[in-house]
Amino acid sequence: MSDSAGSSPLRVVFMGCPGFAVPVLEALAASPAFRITAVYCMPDRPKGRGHRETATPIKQAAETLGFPVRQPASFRKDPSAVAELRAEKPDFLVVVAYGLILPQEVLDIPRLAAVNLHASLLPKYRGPSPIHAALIEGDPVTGNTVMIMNAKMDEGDILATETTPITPVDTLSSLHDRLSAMGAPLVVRTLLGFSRGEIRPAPQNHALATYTQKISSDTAHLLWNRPATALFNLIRAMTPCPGAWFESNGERLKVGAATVDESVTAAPGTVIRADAHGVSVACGEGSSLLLLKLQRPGKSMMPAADFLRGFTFPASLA
RNA sequence: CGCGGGGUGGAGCAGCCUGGUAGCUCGUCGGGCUCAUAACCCGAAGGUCGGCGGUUCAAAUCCGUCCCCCGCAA
Repeated sequence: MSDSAGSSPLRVVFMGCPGFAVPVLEALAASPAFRITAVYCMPDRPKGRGHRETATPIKQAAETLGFPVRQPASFRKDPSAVAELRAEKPDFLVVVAYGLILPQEVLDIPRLAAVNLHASLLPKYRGPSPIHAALIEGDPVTGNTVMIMNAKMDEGDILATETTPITPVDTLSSLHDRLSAMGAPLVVRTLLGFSRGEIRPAPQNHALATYTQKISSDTAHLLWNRPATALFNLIRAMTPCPGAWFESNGERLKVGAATVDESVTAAPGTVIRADAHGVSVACGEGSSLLLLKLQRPGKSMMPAADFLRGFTFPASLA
């Protein structure tokens, strides 16, 4: 970093939206090698309970750091937004979970490269939910990839990768935060290395590509005929948001934590036992799952022991 | 003004509609039983029923208002 002193900082335009991108923005802002000239994020939308208009995490962070914020609804349909971006004369475009598709015309604007951080080991898990996917699949390891963007989704040449093991205690929350924290310095290092010509882009092996889909509450539905291990992974992937769930007496109950329990012979959905240790439910392939934290609609998530004080389980959830 | 649930001893709930002695399960403390126990029996402590205002002889309960928590949908 000291050898960049003297030369003028690289001009960076940052594009991102959710909390995952914030550490990257902050790391770039903290580095003297870069000068962020503008921050782009999605337009404010009515969100949450009461549909209040909410600034995105990146907008809040950018305003705190004192960067100008732009929120075009589209580049494809808005030539003035493209012109405005071009006027920044950026060396780098840094894109992290932006949410807008960038046409080639935009990707061609930066002098050096349009660079993207993606939270998977590409070409695995291209698309909108790479962190969820790694957990759902029960992968032992995942990571971050920094690539040069092209017009196709997550298919650009790779500049850098890093890995992190996925442990049984990891949830979406912990893995998200870890990958975000790791990714920030990775992006900084990679941009510096690339700007000095020390990094050569490597094409992805497209034959190995897999794709993820947007997570919905249907994705988070626990189906008892599936093996307990799969449900265990799904629960971790959906924690805390949107939360894995099943139905009982017409109520949607969320599961906040669970472990794989003993082998059983009962039909999937059978409630084996429900006590202070948890609620054991028979699953597919002779497995069972011990539910440790549960939540009723309108109530808060609580340990099974507390939950059971005000709730009686039916003999079967099937 | 998106729809909806909830705030009752330390925990989780019932009671509210049809105002009138603060209830249940658990925990805590004391005692008993037992080789022993997270088991069982007996007893006790602990609550301005989210805040404020109103109606009433009387409000956890009815009316108004505010604060906080949460589910759905976006």
